[in-house]
Amino acid sequence: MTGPAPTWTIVAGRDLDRVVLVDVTSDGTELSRRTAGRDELPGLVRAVESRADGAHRWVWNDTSRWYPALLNAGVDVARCHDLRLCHAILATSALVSDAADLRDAVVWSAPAGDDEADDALFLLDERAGVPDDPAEVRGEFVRQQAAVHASDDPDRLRLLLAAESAGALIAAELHAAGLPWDAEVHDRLLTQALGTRPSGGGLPSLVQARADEVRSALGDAQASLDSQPKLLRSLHRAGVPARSTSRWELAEYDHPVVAPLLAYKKLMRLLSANGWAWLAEWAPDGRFRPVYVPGGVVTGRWASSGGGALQLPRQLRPAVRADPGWVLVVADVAQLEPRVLAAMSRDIALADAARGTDLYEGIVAGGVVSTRQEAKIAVLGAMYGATTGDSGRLVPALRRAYPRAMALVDDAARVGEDGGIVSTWLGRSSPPPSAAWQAVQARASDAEASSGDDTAARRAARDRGRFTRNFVVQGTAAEWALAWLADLRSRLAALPAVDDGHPAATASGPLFSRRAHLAFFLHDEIIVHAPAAQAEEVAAAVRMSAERAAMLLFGGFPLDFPLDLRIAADAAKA
DNA sequence: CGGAGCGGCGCG
DNA sequence: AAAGCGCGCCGCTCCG
Repeated sequence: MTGPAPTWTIVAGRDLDRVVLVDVTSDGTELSRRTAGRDELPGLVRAVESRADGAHRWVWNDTSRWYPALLNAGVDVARCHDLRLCHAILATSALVSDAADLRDAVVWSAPAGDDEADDALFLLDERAGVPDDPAEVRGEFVRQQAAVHASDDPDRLRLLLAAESAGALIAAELHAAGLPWDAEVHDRLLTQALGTRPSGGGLPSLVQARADEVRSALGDAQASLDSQPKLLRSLHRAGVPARSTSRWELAEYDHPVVAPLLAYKKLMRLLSANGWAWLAEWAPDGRFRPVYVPGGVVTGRWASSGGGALQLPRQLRPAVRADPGWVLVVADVAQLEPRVLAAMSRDIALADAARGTDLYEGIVAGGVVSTRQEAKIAVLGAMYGATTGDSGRLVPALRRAYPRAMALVDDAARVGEDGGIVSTWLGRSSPPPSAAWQAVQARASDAEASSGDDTAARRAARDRGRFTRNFVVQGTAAEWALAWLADLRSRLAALPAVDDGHPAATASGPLFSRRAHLAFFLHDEIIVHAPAAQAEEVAAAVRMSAERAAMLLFGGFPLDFPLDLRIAADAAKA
């Protein structure tokens, strides 16, 4: 790595309403210190950022506790080190040979704080989060830097920690900026699908109509459709011997109740998950602002909390609409996980299959399986550990064609079955087996173990093997996506602001109404909201960042990560 | 009354 | 079409 030497400033001391800023060296040695009122912080940060040369990092206990207020004040930062998230990685990483100090610091394993809740009633509740005392914060920083330095691969870990911390910044910015949401389009989609919105307590007209058809087909005007046990009994009375009321099982029965019931369930799902109540609660001002939770999934994927950001139904994507004069740049990576697997395992044959734009067609072209659908099922089965059905049947063909890639996931599964730890490409490690899991294994190896004990142990082992098999791929894909996001973020920040902010400027706060900004992220997909005049520039940045992410993680390994990218007024899927 | 658990289904 | 990974949220039911 070249460029200016990194500099660091610890920000701490929140509870005292006095902020302490400590400039430190990369090993935590204090250089200088000052204190300021909380209201002064944005100005101080802005001053440092404006003269920073790109290598300055803010070190704080928890990005979600500090950054939202800065964003509200119109200040963003280029880089940070999020101690809470980095602690979670380092305390369990197999690359860290001696993590005893970190593991002892259990207070750093607290869940994230919530800046907005702080101002309410929760200051002293148990969700107080990780420490913010300046000495504690600096101590943790010192521990983390030492752990990285002494680790088996400091470069990989530094990359992972930088990506994770950038993700924390991005998550806060995504929330602040929001996803532009057109309530009129949403309302129209709902009305088309569900019928007229009821004024009182009843169901929308088309939902009610389906419910009437279901009850008529069941021959029971009082049938309860929303209680699974009651519905199941009604179905039995009507001659449908279903064991569950799930969609795929119901679809197998040839009975007049099936079609309207499936339709009813689909409509009710839309109504309850993303209906008018959702619209009023989650997108009241032309922006959908989910709470993203970086590192919320053990594999390193993000989770979300509130609004169901990660479950937006395709059906509603037309409601994601750019402001007038702006566009959306929507991009996702085609088959990210198998590509990541090819790169991790240095499987040239699989990389060759991935050469064009469609990895699955590449597998067909290589004569491994005969159709694209088979290729897809086989690949998913390989990564998820399928053993039965079409998927399990196709995996052996994959094992012959791509032995290196398959060996990587098969090894990960074996390690998991044996109770071991697996790690992603950059060094995020799987959690150890739970106490319950170990107890099940121990019981089976007891001299007086029953065959039931043995079966249970074997099943638990295989379950864990499927988890670790998938962990290495899903987790490395998450790392690739973080690197993509982080690089894109800095490219977007370098674009000029536009003169006239979009009309909904107030909706996206002071920072994002005049600048191209990330607006959505979902595992392998991003949406950028950009001034129309910058659309092509943004699209180029999105592509360059993907290339950069591949280079950062996998160096010169010859593998494409092609994007499906479109520039449009809305985010409807093709 | 509230919380945990479950079936079900949306997303990758 | 649902075997195989990871999530969050809904409504209902059960239980303390």
